[in-house]
Amino acid sequence: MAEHEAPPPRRGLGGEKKTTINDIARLAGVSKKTVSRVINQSPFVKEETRERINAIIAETGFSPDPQARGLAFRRSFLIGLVYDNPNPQYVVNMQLGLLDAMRGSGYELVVHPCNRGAPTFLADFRRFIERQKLSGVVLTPSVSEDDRVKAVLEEIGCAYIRIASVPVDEPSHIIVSNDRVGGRAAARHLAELGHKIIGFISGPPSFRSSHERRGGFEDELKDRKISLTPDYIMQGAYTFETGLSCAAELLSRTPRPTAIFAANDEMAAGALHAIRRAGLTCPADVSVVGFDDFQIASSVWPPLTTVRSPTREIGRMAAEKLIALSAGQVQAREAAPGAAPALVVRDSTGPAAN
Amino acid sequence: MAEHEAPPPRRGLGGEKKTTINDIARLAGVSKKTVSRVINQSPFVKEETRERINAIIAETGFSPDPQARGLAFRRSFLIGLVYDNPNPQYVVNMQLGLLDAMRGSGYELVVHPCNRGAPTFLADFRRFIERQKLSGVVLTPSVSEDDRVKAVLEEIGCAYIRIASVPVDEPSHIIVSNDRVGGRAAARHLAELGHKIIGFISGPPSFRSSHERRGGFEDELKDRKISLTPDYIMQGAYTFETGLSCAAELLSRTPRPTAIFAANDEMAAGALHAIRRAGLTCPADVSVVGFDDFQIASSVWPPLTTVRSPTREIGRMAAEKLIALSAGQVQAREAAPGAAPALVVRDSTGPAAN
DNA sequence: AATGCGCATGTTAGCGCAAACATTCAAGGC
DNA sequence: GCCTTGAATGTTTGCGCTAACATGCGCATT
Repeated sequence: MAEHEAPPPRRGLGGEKKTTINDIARLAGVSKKTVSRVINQSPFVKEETRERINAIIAETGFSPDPQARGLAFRRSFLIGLVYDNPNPQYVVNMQLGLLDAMRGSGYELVVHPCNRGAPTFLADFRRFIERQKLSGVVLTPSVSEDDRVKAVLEEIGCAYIRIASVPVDEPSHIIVSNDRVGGRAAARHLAELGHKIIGFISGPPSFRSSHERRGGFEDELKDRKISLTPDYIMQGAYTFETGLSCAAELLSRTPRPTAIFAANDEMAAGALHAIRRAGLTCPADVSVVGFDDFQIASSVWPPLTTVRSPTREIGRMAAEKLIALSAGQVQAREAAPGAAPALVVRDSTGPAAN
Repeated sequence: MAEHEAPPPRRGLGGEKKTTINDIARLAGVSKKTVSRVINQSPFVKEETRERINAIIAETGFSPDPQARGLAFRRSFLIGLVYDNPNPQYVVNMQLGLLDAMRGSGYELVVHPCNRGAPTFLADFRRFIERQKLSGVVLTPSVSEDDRVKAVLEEIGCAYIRIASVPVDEPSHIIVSNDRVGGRAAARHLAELGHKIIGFISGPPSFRSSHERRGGFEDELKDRKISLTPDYIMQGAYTFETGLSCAAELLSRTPRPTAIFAANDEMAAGALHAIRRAGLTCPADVSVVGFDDFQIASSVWPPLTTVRSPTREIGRMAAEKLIALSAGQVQAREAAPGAAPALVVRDSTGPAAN
């Protein structure tokens, strides 16, 4: 007599038994191992056999059970996105990019926001990776910059890609977001409009991107012999409020800057408010450049000139690499250089008010 | 001699063999089935034995392999979020809410954006559910309003929760977002400020929420004997641009409305631009109320008075229900009424300019 | 002809868990 | 005493797939 355990044994999905490798094997008149070989692209299958089996697979719409496969392979076919970036648009774009590359690959995306400040963070992270036997993990800033996390992944032997601003690692484990190039683009734009006195609002120092955006900006200005003194550099925290207060501060400098570059759009939006509060007009009195080109950039007044970072594209590249990696392919290929930020000119910049 | 298949058989994670149920059983001096019983909360285990096993589990940090478990249970321990809502903040908040409830439950979240317009949409969706043997699915607007999707889930027998604006279904499968209540709140606020001539910008008719927000707004106005003629109702599409153009249109009406209620923040932001372009001031000349309280609401000038929809909270409730459902618990409980929208008063509303 | 070798396939034994079916052992009824 | 009952536990089988090993077969080598 059957035990009655709680929770009651639920038969998962539908009633009809689904098609398995055995069914395919029977239809093709081969053993299931040969079908398995076809599925896993083993070269040791006669061309003719392979075609016959593939035809039957296509016909029946069969697709192997990821769980059973995972159990046998000792790894899941899941890719994890681990992030602590609070910006929703960044997160969603990254997810979309990853999914772009994962579509049709048989992998699925599990999301895992985290809080690096939590005392149990590392332990939780490790548990997550080990339990789920993830095929791979994508890390975005700023978790991607945490070496403890990297160490855990290396130790466990889990494939990973870090999205980062700086190529500190072996090229195969990093995708660089080229923030520096973006910083340069912003500076070039302002310089070409004739601005000489420019204020800068940086992001928090805990973000590498913040340094890179600033570095690129400073490099370009230096190349053009435009000075950027410490007085004209404020440190924000990638938030609207800090953009507001830092910009207010900058506007009180003498001489007043004719342009402000904020290291992200949120802060740029804050700067727009500060300008309006100071009784000034953008871009007539002060030009503003942001960074990211998130939704907010085109929803403020005036619409922001900004630097678009190709987040989705970067996500796509990351997932492609990760899939290649976890399929055991060579890791040597250099990161494709396709993901360069681009300046988007809108209405918040104009000629220097001089 | 071992075959050398491509891709080369990668030993998934790390080298050390992980602890299994067998290890726990050995340590506890029982059979693995008893351990399994403890894990699955079978009542047929002596209290003392249970405690001993639980202690060992806690000590070793053991946690059962989800894949093996899934294979035996014929379902994965994955919950899917299927959405086609383009708003990043909505999506991320929903994800956070779901994860709030899933934390520590042993479930993971896989995300699945979709495009209902695509010809293969339904087939892809079905494949996704069947392949992954999802424990449950959460649907958000507007996929949640698609009856074909519901039909597929019913047929497969997959647990699901629909987030929707209207309780059209059995209560256990729906969580209502109470948009109607939010619409009323907006109307009440404007009425109390003395506004009599009010314009409304609705969302696209393809969204249920759009009708509900409008319905609540109209109901409240009617209760207060304030007229809302068709001239003062514009149809937007939840985008900044449509908010801009619809508001411009409304401002050209005679008499000019002293307040505008937009069915989401994006459009409200557009309305702010239209007001400025018309040479008017918000809120002195025209008050504006938005809906959602997304980031944009506090990043425009003036910061928007808006209705906050408790997206994260709704997500949490949805995941809780889904987990209960897939654990085979009773489905009868009514949706908890905790998720009501709340008015957030900022600077975009003031007394009627009369 | 006997041997070896390489390709193409089949057989068996798991992966880590839970279901179905024993089995044991104590308490209680007559 | 014998039997029933039911709680507590063990044994076996199988989820759907793959790894390791085995086999069969044709062809070149000695």
